[in-house]
Amino acid sequence: MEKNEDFFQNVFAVARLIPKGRVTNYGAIAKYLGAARSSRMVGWAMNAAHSQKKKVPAHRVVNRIGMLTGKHHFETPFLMQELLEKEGVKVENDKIVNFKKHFWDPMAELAL
DNA sequence: CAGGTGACTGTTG
DNA sequence: ACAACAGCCACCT
Repeated sequence: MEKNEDFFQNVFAVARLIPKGRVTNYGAIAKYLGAARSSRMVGWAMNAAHSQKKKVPAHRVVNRIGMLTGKHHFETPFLMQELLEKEGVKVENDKIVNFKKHFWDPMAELAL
């Protein structure tokens, strides 16, 4: 019943836990939630993040290559890059520079 | 009810 | 190294 909503809330919770200046990918969140094969669902959940009462740093969530694939879903396509750059994350050609360096893994930071 | 889509990822050519 | 194909699951038409 509330399972689905719980999954969404779970994704939002992890997204809010992402430290400033850090980014992660959908697969990492999905895996942390036990749905490693549902990386797409994480993106779908982010789509609902806009509707959430609490703000969700969806701009800190990108695909595995660090590309701002979801920027089109923000209020404005440049908002995502603006926020990332403001947090110290350099973005070029819709891709995060040194993505590996800014990568934040919930499994490594939250688990254990 | 069936088909198509998508803020993805991993494997193969 | 890059390009293309397939697997995956929830939501929409």
